[in-house]
Amino acid sequence: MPPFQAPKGTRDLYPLDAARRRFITEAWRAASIRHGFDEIDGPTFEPLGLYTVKSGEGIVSELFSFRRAGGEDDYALRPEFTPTLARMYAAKAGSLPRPTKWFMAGPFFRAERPQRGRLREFLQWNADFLGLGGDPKTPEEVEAAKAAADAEIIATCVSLLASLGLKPTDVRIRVNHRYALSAWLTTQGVAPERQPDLFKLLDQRGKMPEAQFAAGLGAFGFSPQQAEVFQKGVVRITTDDPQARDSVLDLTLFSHAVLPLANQFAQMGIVDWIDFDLTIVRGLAYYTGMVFEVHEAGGAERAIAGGGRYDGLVELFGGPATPAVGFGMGDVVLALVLQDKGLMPPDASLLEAAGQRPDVFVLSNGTPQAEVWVRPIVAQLRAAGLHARHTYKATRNIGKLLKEAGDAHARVAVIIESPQQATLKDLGTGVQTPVPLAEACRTVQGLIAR
RNA sequence: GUGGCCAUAGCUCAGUUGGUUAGAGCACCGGGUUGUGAUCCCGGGGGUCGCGGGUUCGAGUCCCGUUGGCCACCCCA
Repeated sequence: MPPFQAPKGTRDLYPLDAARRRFITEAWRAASIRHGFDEIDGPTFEPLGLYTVKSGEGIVSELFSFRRAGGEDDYALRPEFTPTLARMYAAKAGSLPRPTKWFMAGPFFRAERPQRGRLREFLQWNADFLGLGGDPKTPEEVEAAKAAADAEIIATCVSLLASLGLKPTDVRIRVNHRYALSAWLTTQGVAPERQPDLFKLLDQRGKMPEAQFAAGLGAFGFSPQQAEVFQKGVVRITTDDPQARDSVLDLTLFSHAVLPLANQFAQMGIVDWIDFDLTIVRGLAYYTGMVFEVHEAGGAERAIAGGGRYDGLVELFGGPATPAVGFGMGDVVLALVLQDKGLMPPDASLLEAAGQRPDVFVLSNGTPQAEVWVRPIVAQLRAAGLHARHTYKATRNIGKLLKEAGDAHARVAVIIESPQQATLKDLGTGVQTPVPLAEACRTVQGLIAR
């Protein structure tokens, strides 16, 4: 074993790995900005107490926490962004616009045992919509404004997925609504105090045999036949059929409660991506309304993203009561899904996406008079703002040097023939054109700009 | 945190019942031929076989431990 290696659950990123990651983070940023979110960030470590306030002391074993030698304060590497977000919002709430739309992308840390799709250090994209638009007054207006915000958050997520080449047949947004589910369950005879246990059962649906799941539901008064509705999970809701019914289980009340949301999805043109799913409950106690997860359509991999509405959280962190909705998406599962689907671009495009593709590769025909011009020409091109490279090899074999230029994915090669003359080669088309050396720099600029 | 599987070159792997200085392809580096990304030829660097201990005359090979990876559980903010 080498004396040092990357800590468990962390990654060394070599150039292509870094380009792959940048491909994802650039897509995150672009989707956020496209949808009108402003970028923020916070510290990568926080006082330990910031996390125990929301999640209890039990969370500590999942954190990387530490105390400075000789210090008295406990800190933790951030495992999530929401507490920082709530704190930042609370501190300036009075002067912030309503709604406030913020996003961030950065590293997070969790002291978990790593496995596929789950590491100890990862990148996460967060987008949050705090407050409501339209200054709603009546309860109906508030609900409508929340549905609009919920849908906007999901639309941002969909936009990102689509921008990476994913289609509704590849990934599904599975949406549920805590209040709607709860109210409906009450009408089905499940008392509110028993619902948390039912939620836990629903959450674990995929991890047990169907019979066991059905038996579990039996304890809450559902027949095996009715259990099938939960088994499938998916509820059909169409805007032109608000009275949609299921033959064995009357879901009218649930459907009615999520109709505003369904209408918003229709308006935003993302209904194709959405399934209403009774089994999406998410572990967190603080979700107060809509909750959603993004999954690979065939159930492969872990959840790609998850989020929901958390109307009480800003207040918990000392701010004014503020309705809020948001989500987080990690880079690890997303990258796996893109690879599974063959959507991770080939190296050349990756370099392009990362802004690292060389514009021009300079070489000479090997004669001493030409060779001395290589570095001055490279310097000129760089001074003109181009990404220019030359070889560090000893060989002056033109074939090998052109191979090197091609391997580097350069767009253009400049072959210096003499102190007066050069040949420009477009490495994409293979077309060569002679050009005076003095004009080479300007001509290359013209080619690149095109 | 619990349990299972795995570990030979940068990558993919071979390595006989335990038997000499541990191999191949690709990749990388250098040289050569053909003035053009190819092909071809020659050469090279790289491994204390993840690490540590044990059994043995002898361990890449068998045993134990450890580290890391993968998988399931827990959890998933």
